[in-house]
Amino acid sequence: MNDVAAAAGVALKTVSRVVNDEPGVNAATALRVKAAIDRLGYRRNDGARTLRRGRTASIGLVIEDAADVFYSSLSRAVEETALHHGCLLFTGSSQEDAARERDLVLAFCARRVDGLIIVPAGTDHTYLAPEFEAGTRAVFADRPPGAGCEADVVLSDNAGGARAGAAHLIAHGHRRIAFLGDLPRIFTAAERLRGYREALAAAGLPYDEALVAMGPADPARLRADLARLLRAADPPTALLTGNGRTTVETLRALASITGSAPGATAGAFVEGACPGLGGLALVGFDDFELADLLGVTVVAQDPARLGRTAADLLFLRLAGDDGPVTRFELPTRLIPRGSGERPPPPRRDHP
Amino acid sequence: MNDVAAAAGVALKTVSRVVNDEPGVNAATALRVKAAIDRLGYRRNDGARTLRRGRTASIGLVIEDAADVFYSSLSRAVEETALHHGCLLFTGSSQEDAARERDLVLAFCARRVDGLIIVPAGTDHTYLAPEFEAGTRAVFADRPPGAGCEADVVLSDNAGGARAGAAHLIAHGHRRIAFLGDLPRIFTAAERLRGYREALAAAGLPYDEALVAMGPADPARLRADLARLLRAADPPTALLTGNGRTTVETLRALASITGSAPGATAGAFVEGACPGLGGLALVGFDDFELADLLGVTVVAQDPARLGRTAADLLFLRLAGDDGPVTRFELPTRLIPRGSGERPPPPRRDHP
DNA sequence: CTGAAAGCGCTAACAC
DNA sequence: GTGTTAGCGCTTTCAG
Repeated sequence: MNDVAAAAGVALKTVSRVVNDEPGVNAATALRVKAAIDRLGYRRNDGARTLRRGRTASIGLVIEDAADVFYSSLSRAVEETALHHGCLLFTGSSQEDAARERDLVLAFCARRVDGLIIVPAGTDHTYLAPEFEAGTRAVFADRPPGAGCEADVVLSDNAGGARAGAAHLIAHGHRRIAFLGDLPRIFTAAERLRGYREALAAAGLPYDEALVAMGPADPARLRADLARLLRAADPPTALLTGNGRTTVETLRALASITGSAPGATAGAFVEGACPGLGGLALVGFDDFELADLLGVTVVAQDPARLGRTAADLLFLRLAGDDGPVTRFELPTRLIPRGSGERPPPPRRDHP
Repeated sequence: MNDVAAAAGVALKTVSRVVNDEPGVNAATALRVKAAIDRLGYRRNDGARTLRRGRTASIGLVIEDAADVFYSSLSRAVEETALHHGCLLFTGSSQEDAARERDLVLAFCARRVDGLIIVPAGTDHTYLAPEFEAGTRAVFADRPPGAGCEADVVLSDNAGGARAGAAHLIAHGHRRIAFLGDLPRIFTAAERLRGYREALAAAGLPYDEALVAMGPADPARLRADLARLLRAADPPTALLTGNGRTTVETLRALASITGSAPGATAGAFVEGACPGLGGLALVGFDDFELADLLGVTVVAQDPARLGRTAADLLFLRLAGDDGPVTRFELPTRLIPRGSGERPPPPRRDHP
């Protein structure tokens, strides 16, 4: 900026005025400055600018995994909103690791982001207290913050969605419904399990622990759990899967169990012999690509809306809104596509 | 920092030393400083730090769309590498808009990112000249920079992959192969079209423009193009789709054309009547979720490797590597799953 | 309309 | 081992 000023024969401050489109600069002077800027290839240093001004016009987003469609949709919506507010976006994936979440958040704070959107992996967010003290705002998305951390949060109606999914299967005659969910320490997984239990209770059905398998969406884990479920004395007639990854891996596992293994039936699609559910009904939590073609009934969340809502809320806070902490809960939507509307097979003991 | 210094009864510089784990501080003094830091909730301002030090320890990534699985995988890999190098990552989606790409890149440069990874939407990158002059490094990924911009680039072997895909169909007896690609102004689309043509030429087959439909992966557009192709006098017996989105939308379009429309056959999956290809063979460029279950043969790229390679290259440059500009071309992999190995129907004129 | 001076929070380069 | 001084590139404040 000094160089530009010298080249244009003006003072530093005049260059600053031109660069920032501030009023009160002689048109001719401005032109001379602009020429010098172009000639020297000058670009304002926003780092120095934000140091002086206090706000960095940037926000930080911590998600679980940028490569997962759910979070990438959420991320995209946040990005859009941020750009709309003239903000740049730092992104980081926590990989479901509390320490890494914390490191990322603190790194963003060290960069003095104006605000944070966090999909928490951990359950202790007391480390944020000094940041809040310093004026940084945070909105939690998809999962609430740990106890003792007062912050806005935007969730899906996880329990309600799972309840609707289970009730849907019950309405179609199922009495033995298995639930395949994520690790129970994850908020969304616990909530969905709760919804499942509530639906059973509402229908007067017993809760059978043998029908519940919680764990990561690991192919081997799911194959083992499914095999166990299906060879039980009183196997389930329907499945409720707790998230997108689990649904997809369950489809794979079922295809391999029911014989139409990916390898074996390389021509599944071709020969019209689509990998089957082996007589099971299925409702999946989360919509996924090609679920429509496969005819899989799902309880859909709206990750983009989750992101948009969280970002809108954050910018409201950054604009000075100091109302009480809020908790949004976005509705889910059951989309019947066939797999969730199949009746159970006739019961052998009631011919 | 001043406050901490005062609270600990030391000079500013000593606090700085403690904060940065610099050697040569009395253990007792350090402890006193640390106590003051905790008590006051002090956090170093990295903005000021980078202003002083010159490097910002951050890089910018511009992709096409963060919500697209291809780019989100690439993005995730870049993020991982960046974090590994102690760098934070700015992300932005260009939405295939050259002006927006430029705005994002320049915004990142104004923040003085150390380096850039760009999936270019535009074809003119002369606007980067001043940034290069200033020492910012850039690596292009997935597509090369516009003419006159000397920069490293990491690509997939697009032409080779398409050639392999088309050759695969030819080897299985197909003579009339349609190509459904993206807008030809997009580098990857043009390259894949070239590969398709080369495969035809190598097999002595004519290039028939009527069999080529280039455009966005818009459902309506694809349905219309497919309908036109299939009702022609001499219709194709096989399809080569030019990218993941197009493959998926083509499957949808075919399902709706061949009667097993998503709506009509909500139970497709359930009844074992998987949406068919209507007798067509299919090879898709890009692997996609559930392609294995559907039995769709694909030419797979490795987006994560693309991102990793680009990031590694960038950090090599940032570490001082001043070798000549390089151009990486990563191999693709043909994965046969059934849809690409179906023979054409017997020809009527050769009974 | 333009400019000079101070300082945002930090670190590099030297003192002591 | 510790402290002082200067300055990164910009904006704010106030003076012409």
